[in-house]
Amino acid sequence: MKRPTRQREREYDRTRWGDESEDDKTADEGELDLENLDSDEVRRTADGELIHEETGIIIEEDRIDPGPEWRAFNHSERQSKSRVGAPTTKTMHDKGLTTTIDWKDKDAYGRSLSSEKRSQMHRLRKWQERIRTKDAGERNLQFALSEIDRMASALGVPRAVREVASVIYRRALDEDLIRGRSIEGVATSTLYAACRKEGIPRSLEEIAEVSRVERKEIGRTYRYVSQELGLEMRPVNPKKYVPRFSSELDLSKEVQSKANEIIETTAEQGLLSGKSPTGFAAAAIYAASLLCNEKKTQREVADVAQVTEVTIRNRYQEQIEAMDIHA
DNA sequence: AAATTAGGTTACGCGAC
DNA sequence: GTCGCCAAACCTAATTT
Repeated sequence: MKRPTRQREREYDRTRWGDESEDDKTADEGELDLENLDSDEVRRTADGELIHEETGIIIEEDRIDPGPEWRAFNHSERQSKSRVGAPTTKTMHDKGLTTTIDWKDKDAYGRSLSSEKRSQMHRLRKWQERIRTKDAGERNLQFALSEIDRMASALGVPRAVREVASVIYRRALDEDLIRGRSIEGVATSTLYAACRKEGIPRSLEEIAEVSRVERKEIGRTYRYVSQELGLEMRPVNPKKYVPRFSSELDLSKEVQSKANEIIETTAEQGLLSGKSPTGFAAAAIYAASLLCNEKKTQREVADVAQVTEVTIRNRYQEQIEAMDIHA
């Protein structure tokens, strides 16, 4: 009688926030597990290819190239090894390879152009634009990538995240996952995924704030995309939120490490499973701020973490209970 | 400010249709 | 395929301590 119900609970936990208990250590320290995820058979080469050791099959080769191919250690080496042209980037729909024509009516020396030359330039620009955005797919990409870029800078996440988001979006496009979904929705979801994958997670709430798509749809699309592309995502470790929230609250290092400590020990006791990572982190920070005599109110913490005071209270009660009153 | 309480919203999987 | 339903987490809002 009770059994099936229990099972459904667990299942629910796992899909919503993920189940912490089964992955334990790897999620904690591994953080950025791109490198860590080399298990026995699957290995990441220096080029960033994901290959299966025994068969030699390349599982994924479309990784980002964020810089020049060669490392140069002194000036002469730099001269000989640097490639012609800028490194390609995937945040531009044509990988940044086409010529761009400046909009200014000036020549290379800054002199303004004759009227005849000006109209010629006008025609050139027009064709340039037509060629650059040849077909609809390309235009989708261009729009999506510019959206990703816009949101990423609004969130203040590093460049690498945008690159990862771009790669994911391209894969989604290749696999025909966009059909029937809004470009913006998918673009936002890929950004969300990229943030998590790069270990600098933003909550769905935060992402939704800079997106034109509502939270609900972002979550739904994200789940779909990550499922289809097999982006295996671990649940976010609440510790990831501690530094950011803490600095927004002007809290000291002691509070932060105390909060981390609380998270660690309480998570071990299974208190995390099924709970919101942001709420969990917020509660730990609140508790730590009390213990270190740098008290913040629940309201303040709740605001930066974008959860309610009630949630903080609930988590906080459970946590101090589990810690056995540590003061 | 914090705690308590009550009631509403959400999303997931599942079985029925 | 989708309809209805469930349970748990979380939210809003009002009230009390």
